[in-house]
Amino acid sequence: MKIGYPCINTRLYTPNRTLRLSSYSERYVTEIIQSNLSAIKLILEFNIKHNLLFFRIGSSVIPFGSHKITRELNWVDLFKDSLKELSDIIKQNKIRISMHPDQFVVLNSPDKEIVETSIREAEYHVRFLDSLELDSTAKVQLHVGGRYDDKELAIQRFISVYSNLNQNIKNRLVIENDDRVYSIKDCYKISEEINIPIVFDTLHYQCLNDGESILKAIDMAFSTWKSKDGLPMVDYSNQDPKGKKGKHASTINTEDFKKFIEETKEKNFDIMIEIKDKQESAFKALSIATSIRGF
DNA sequence: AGTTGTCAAGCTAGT
DNA sequence: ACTAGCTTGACAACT
Repeated sequence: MKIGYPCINTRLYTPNRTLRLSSYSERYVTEIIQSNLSAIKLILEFNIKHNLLFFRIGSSVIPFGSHKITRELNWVDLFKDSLKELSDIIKQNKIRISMHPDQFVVLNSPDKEIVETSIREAEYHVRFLDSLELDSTAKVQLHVGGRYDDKELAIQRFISVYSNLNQNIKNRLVIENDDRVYSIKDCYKISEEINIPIVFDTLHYQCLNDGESILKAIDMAFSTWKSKDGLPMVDYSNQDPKGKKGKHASTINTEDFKKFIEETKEKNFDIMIEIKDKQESAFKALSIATSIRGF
């Protein structure tokens, strides 16, 4: 089991610098990419020191990575030294890496153009992980998408679009249950058709489920991971007690996490701690998991 | 130096 | 009709 946190270390310099389209220049974007890659290196070194071996790289590591404005920018070649350096650190320390495209990626949209930009964005994420020469355990995680008044039809569109993707993209894509439309059971139904692994999200399960127990839901999700996909991934987060439904808490609820780890003691998986204070909550999670599971 | 409106992109539920 | 929330603020123009 590996434990990690997404995208940002609040103690270190941001790896998510970006720029506006209006201020785009090759020189500026090049400077920002170099800054982001260097920041990721520092975060990974920090994480290794603290035994946090799961990390999600933010989508803006290459700003406008799927936009036509970067089409002429051969960043894979331009930054091959920095990418190789990251690649070596990741492999030598057996770090698990994931990415999570943002809300604009909707493969099941009825709008063809939205589907096309979504596919391009998925391709960019896959290309980044490919540029690090990571195997198929490094994943790009997506939500199924919108409901559009007809969930069955929307699910069929997802299956159809996914089926036509190139194999190198399929090798990395995984779906995650969301908090409003697509439950674990819905994701499972999709996975039965196309064999896509399912990330289990604890908070989304709390917000939306089909009455099955958490262990039953976890079993369904975990059963979709093949050995080439690596250990199942879990997104762990807590509801913000003062916020609206679905809002992430500012720090981890250690009692709840302890309960979760005890419940799942027999299972092996990697956990992404999706909490606002990032590495701070991940430290607490690691300490609790270590004391219960003894690794 | 600090503040604030804005930023490529979508969708849902709540007000 | 409008907005908060989503994996995450950060940029850039202004005072």
